[in-house]
Amino acid sequence: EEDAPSSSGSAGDYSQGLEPCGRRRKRCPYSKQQLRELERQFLFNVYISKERRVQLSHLLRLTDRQVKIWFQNRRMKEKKLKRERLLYNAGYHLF
Amino acid sequence: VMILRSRFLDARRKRRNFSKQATEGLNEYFYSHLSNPYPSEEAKEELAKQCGITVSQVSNWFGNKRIRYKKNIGKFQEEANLYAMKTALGGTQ
DNA sequence: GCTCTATGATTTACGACGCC
DNA sequence: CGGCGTCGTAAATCATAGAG
Repeated sequence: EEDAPSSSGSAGDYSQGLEPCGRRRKRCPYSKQQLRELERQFLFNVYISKERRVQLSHLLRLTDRQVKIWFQNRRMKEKKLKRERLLYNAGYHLF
Repeated sequence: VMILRSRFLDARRKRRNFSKQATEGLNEYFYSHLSNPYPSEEAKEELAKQCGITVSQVSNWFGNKRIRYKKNIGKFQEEANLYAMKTALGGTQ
């Protein structure tokens, strides 16, 4: 995958963070690079501190808000995966 | 119960389109609540049971259906009429 | 078989509401 | 009040079953 290592114009950032007025941002898929780092940080801790969040947002050329929301969404995903695993294991030994 | 288990087994293996009966059940609910196609958690559980899919799958289906319906009502007109008629005749709910 | 499109699932981005 | 939490969702996008 050709992901801009970390230069400009990466996925989903309108020049370091200002939303185009009050409108809702169009969904913009994050690059593999961004996702790798976000996942790495999530593995370290599913809740990110304000400080690390600001740091990470600059590193990845995302806004502070995008990183915050990414962690919120990621936690919801984790919860869903956990539910599915339980459901899967539940029926497994009944047979 | 073992039916549920087997569903999760091959659900992980590969996505399948839903059965005709499942899709029918979902569409019946959708078109009979067209003015507010947002099933409650309880209704989702009921549909999931009735259709033999998970609650998440019911949510996904309604999410996809609402947006796709809204984006092209014309394309679904025939289907809408079909289910409207079906519900008018033999109430299966 | 081989295209494509329809379909189910996943990913961003919020609004509503809660807690502290 | 303000900021961050979850929950449910819209909308765009992804992956590929399967109809033609």
